[in-house]
Amino acid sequence: MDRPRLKDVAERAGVSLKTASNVVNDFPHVSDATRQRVQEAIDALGYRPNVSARNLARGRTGIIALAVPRLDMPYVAEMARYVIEAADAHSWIVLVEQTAGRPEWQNGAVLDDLFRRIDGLIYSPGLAGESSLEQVAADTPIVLLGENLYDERFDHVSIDNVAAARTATEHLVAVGKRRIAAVGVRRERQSGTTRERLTGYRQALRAAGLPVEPKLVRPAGSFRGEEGERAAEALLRLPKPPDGIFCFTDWVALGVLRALHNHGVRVPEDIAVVGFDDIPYGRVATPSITTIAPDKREIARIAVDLLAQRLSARGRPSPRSTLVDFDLVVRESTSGRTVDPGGTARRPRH
Amino acid sequence: MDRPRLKDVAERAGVSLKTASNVVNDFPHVSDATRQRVQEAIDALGYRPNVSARNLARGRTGIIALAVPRLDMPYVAEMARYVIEAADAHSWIVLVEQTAGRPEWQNGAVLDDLFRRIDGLIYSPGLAGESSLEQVAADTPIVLLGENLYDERFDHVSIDNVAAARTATEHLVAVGKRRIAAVGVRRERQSGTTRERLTGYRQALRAAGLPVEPKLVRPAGSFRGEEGERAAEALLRLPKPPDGIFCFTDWVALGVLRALHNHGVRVPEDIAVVGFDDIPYGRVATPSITTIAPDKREIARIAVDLLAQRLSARGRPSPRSTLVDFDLVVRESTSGRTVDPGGTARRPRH
DNA sequence: GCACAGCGTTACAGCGCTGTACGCTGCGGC
DNA sequence: GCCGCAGCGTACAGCGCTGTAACGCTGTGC
Repeated sequence: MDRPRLKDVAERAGVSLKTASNVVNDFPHVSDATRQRVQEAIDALGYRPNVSARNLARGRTGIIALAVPRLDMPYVAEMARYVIEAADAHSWIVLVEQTAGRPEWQNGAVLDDLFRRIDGLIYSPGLAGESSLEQVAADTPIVLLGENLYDERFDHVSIDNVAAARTATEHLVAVGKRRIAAVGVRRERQSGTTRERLTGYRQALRAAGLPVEPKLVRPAGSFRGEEGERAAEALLRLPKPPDGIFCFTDWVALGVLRALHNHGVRVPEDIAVVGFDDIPYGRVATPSITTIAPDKREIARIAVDLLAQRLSARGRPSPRSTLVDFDLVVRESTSGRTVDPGGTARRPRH
Repeated sequence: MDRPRLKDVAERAGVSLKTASNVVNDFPHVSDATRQRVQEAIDALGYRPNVSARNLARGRTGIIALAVPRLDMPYVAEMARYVIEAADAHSWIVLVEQTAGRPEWQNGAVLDDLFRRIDGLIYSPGLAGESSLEQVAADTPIVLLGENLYDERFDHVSIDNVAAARTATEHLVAVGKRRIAAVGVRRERQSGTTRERLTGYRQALRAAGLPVEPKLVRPAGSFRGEEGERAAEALLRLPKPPDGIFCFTDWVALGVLRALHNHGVRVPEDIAVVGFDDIPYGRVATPSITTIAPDKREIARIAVDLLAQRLSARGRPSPRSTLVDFDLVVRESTSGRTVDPGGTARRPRH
């Protein structure tokens, strides 16, 4: 037996095609009695809408793109996971675009191509350079994740990086550290996220009456482990090395831990380490990493909802920026003790 | 200006709709002259096919599903990355389905739903229990990744797990280890992959003239770090602990390293460790993990190609099983030295 | 009692493309 | 010189659904 079409449902229920369609889509102007009759026909036949046909008729594609640097970065994979789940609730399929090392993403034509195939874009610039989104965003909604390049021109979701960095640094102060380094600023470009985290770091130091020493602020622009390793080596060579390190990502923190281990430095006794992102590896690292854990599921949900709203909205609402919760998760790299991996110390926002 | 339709191309080139279509699809029965004229019209107008319309007309969905336990497992994320890239070459979009903790995946109705929306499925059972694929696979092609449940009923791509496990174990022998443990067999179910790796492990021991001691074979069924930790603890409590540990996944190896570290065991001097999968973290772990690195990109490519072949094939070809290359990547957990992360020691197959 | 409002429903015309069946042209063979 | 056969190209009918406009019917207000 062939798959039932809407026509079959309509015939069985004794109504027109369009009425059956209205029931399927939960549209108004259908009496309860009719609605129920159609619903019974749907159930009896096991009818499911044909997505291609619907998309064609509606002028939609049923696809949203998630543009990320690369899917095999743990933070990104986790975000992708949640975006997929959230998109599913809107019957959207997620086209994951990996932008790292693809200069064509700077190319208007390629972007234009992409935009013809999607209903919306969730763009997580990450380390990628700026691409020319405004050229193509004519009528396709875009939501930015994390960094807010394009100052306020698009919808935007992130955590409060300043507050999070402050929280992380305060925690190092709270466990008794006085010379606290920051690793992860970008050399080449003063990116938004990096600058914000640096600001939070400075705020916390000042609030604690500690000096801000430029020598304790090290770059690790690509956010890779190797860079963290190098930064930590440099810090250890200082006449007065730090006793705490705030890393702008967990990935960098892993590299820092490697270097500290290689030099026989005890963590957290000699130097305590805090990371950022709460990637899965931070939990099994040796020692496990205290970190800032953004509410990734919530970020994804809001991002997808913003797309949906913009798509159903008349006209062009002005861009909205949303801040999402984060947690400080205390683990061995600052406490020395094995802690419940989900353990939460603070929830400063929202 | 509206987006050009195929009709516009046809008119501009002075040919029929179908001829234009034939050019777009690179179909036969078009003279070179006509083809060129149409192509010029396409370029001039910047025409791109409307995917929804094409799919509707062709009876395809343009979507293949990749079913994995969870996307935020590093091995899985990497595979997803490559599957997406490979699918792109066939103009497919990848719908990532996360099966972990979703009992509805055992439910025929839900699967049936999924199968109506996709052209094919790449299924990586991972830790998930068996689901009832054969019920729904009526006409949708399926490729299995890794484990070959459903003995030979579907196309299948994996590495030679026996050979890989043998290689890993031989390496431990080669660096002078004599009491080699295996961590990662599944308790509950004798899964294919686990059994194969165990077989390879035993083969290597026998070939080296070493005894196979049941006490040195420890379960870590969920493949999680915590289980590796527990398994390592148990091994250390033995009257005669091992001097080498072969872990069935890198994730487990990370847990093992944690436990060894906590007990002051030197790696690799006291105990050398080999993992499996070559996840990104293995490279930054302390010490970095020697591992079996499957050619994931190739696995993905073949899987997608198998789907494509089956889709264009007449009738139902009998299932094919493909073995893909792997490498042994030697790192600190067996060599003690920092090694070029891409370093390759052996390539035993193909 | 009649007009009219408004709800529930219907008919119809596409959305943009592809597969099928067929028609046309020009060439070579008998 | 006619027929047959490739080789190209075309017309047409959908694929399955949704938006629009218009319809008929019931109930309300004066």
